[in-house]
Amino acid sequence: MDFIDELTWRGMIHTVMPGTEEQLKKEMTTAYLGIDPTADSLHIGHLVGVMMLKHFQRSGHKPIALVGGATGMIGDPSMKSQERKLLDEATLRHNQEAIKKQLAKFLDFDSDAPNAAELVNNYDWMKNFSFLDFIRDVGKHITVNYMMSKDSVKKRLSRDSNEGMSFTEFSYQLVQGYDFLNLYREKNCRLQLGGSDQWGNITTGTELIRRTLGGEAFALTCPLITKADGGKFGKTESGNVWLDPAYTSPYKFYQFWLNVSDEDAEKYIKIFTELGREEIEALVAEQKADPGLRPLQKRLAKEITTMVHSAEDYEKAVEASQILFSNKAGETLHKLDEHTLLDVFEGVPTFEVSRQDIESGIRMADLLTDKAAVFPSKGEFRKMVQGGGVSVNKEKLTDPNAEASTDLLLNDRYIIVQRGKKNYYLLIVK
RNA sequence: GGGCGAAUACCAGAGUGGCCAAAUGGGGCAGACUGUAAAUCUGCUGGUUUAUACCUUCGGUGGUUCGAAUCCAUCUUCGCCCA
Repeated sequence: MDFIDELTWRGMIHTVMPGTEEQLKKEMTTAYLGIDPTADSLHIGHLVGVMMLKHFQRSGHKPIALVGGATGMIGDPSMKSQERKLLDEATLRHNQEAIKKQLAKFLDFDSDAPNAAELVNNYDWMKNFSFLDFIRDVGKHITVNYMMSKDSVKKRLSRDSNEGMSFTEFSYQLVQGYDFLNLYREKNCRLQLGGSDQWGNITTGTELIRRTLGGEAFALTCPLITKADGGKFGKTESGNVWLDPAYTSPYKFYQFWLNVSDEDAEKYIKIFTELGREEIEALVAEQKADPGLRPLQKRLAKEITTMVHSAEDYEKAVEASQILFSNKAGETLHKLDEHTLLDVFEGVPTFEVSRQDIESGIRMADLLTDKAAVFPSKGEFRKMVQGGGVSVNKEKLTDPNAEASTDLLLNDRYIIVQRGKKNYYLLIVK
């Protein structure tokens, strides 16, 4: 399998530095991709890069995942992000381990193959690098003029930006560039992968390698993932979609992919699954024939959920979806036994409320704001009810002054509340 | 260190003494239509037991005034320019 060809038809290539293809054809090549260890889980925004590494390894080359313990503290100016919080070393190591575990689902770290994946952390070589040594040994080779010509920098220095840029951020590209230089030297790493926003930072690295060692290194970037409607990819109303089931339940994870728009589905299935070209083309044809069936979304959701979680989690998510979105959901709900019910609502936010409140006929408005924070305020609750957006046990709540009663209890101790079509909450009566 | 300017809701951004819970746009949420899609249309987007009402909000504090997002003082933060 040819790495570049593979990525090309999948639409995963933005820019390739000349000579990259020749290098890859010549020999087994090592490439790296940087990941910010800001949390102890990856989110799906990281997945594109991870898939690049995966394809890279599958085509016989050696991938390195670089955890940016050092760079993560600085903050990339191209991200327009807030000041980074400094991670202490314990947190950093914890995050690194967690990330490695997740990466292991995509990459082979442990085999004896010559192209087994590796995980490195730039904190390890940066932490004892003194400032003086750094500006002398690294900074000397790159001119400020060169650094200023980068888009990420220019944007921040332009008149209409009222942000300004700190020296710390400015030096980011040098630190990242040094990573590349270091990996080039220590591990013969010749290629850096990344999102297209990383192009400037990556080329600082190749430039640094050329100027200090006279070596040749390459760059390949993928397009940033977008949504057809221009929204940010990977965000839902409840924030990032994480790979860690403790942060994003497999059900939610599955639902995220299932809800991808038609336009995006074809793009995503190429990027986020390993399905071959014919298979994807067949699915696209199917989708065209009957868009309502959403074969692309279903398959996409299946592949990723299985890969990130497990086949079992996928089955459960499908089952739960069927129960929650079928027309007869109202009746079904009352018939479910406790075990199935809890299974279906696994990962849904739950609240405990007292039986006494229910028995005394507490007003739903109070129950769902004060006792269980489903709604932030009673006004919000009222508006939502008036707009027809609240359901209890799958039945629309029409009266904002409705009161709770024990009739609502499923299995004598559960109440299902819905805010909108897709947000479920489980109340457990104690 | 000197000069100038800015700070308004999730973001951008209007408002420069009462008609301001604060225009507009974006985003978000919800409803209708559909396919748990997109597009479109509608409503909501500080809080309070239904509200032509009340309370809390326009960087912080203090003041002027019957009345302040708006005027004054001071502090803080940020940006630009000069050194």
